[in-house]
Amino acid sequence: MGSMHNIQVTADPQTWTIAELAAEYDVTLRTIRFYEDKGLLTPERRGTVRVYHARDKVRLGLILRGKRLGFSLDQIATIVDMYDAEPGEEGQLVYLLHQIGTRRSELEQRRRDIDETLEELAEVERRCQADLETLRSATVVD
Amino acid sequence: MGSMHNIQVTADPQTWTIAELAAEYDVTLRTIRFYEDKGLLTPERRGTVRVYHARDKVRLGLILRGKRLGFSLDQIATIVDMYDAEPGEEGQLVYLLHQIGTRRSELEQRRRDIDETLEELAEVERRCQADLETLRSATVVD
DNA sequence: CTCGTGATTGACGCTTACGTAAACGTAAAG
DNA sequence: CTTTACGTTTACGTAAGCGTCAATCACGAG
Repeated sequence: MGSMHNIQVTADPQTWTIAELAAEYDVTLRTIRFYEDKGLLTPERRGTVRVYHARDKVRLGLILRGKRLGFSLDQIATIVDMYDAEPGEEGQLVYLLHQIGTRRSELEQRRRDIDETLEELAEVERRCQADLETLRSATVVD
Repeated sequence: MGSMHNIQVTADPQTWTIAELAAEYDVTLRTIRFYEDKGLLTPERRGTVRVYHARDKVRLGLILRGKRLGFSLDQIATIVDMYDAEPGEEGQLVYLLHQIGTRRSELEQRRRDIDETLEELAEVERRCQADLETLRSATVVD
């Protein structure tokens, strides 16, 4: 009762409730459950309740980063699944390497796009500030 | 009849038909018209037919780049509109500068996300290739 | 026992970004 | 004139990614 805004905290420091994760990453419970529905998260169940481990927490972080990058959940699924792929057989590994190549090209294209856009924004900004200058000196002259 | 896959070409080299733009940027007519519906494109009309000028073509390029970056069409609209904003009054300019700042932070966040992801992909790739090595040397030993 | 708090599972709704016909106009070619 | 190629509008369909109830369960405190 002493502290305010209390979020129910789990006893075990290695696990999290759905609400804790939601608060930490600033998403809704609905969103987290939705990702589970899509197979992106697989929390433990204690009875009916979801219990999230470090692995799930990391994956949620990766998912959200993927979203910031504008990937679809399907794409994110393939990316995130690569992180904890079992060594497996040769075919698997080759496929995985191919996937990595594909994703890398996409990401590199995006970075080029970002750099171009940043440059053009800088250009617009320069013009904008120049306009402000002339506008203010004109006002002074008045 | 001599050449195949002919796309109807406009007489005026400074303008484009909707099909030409669609072919060049590899999008559908529907998409281009949709962007117009959303106010992102404003082609000339000759009678009922759309005629696209250099300005429209550039904007379409910007729109598609925005899409690759994962921006929504609404966000893209504000970005693209900045490029040909009239000098205008001081308030406008200040607002524009503020918008530019916002977009830049978003883009810089995205670039950080991309760099992190690329690094982690490289890590996965290394593990992956190491696994391939051991798997192949094991096969040789057999 | 009851209440409050947080959890659960449906299930329907909504927005974005188009896809996909359907029905029609038009201009040049055969 | 008819076909063909290109264009138009209108409108319904859809997939993704959640929002938003509603009904229910579990559990510790009072």
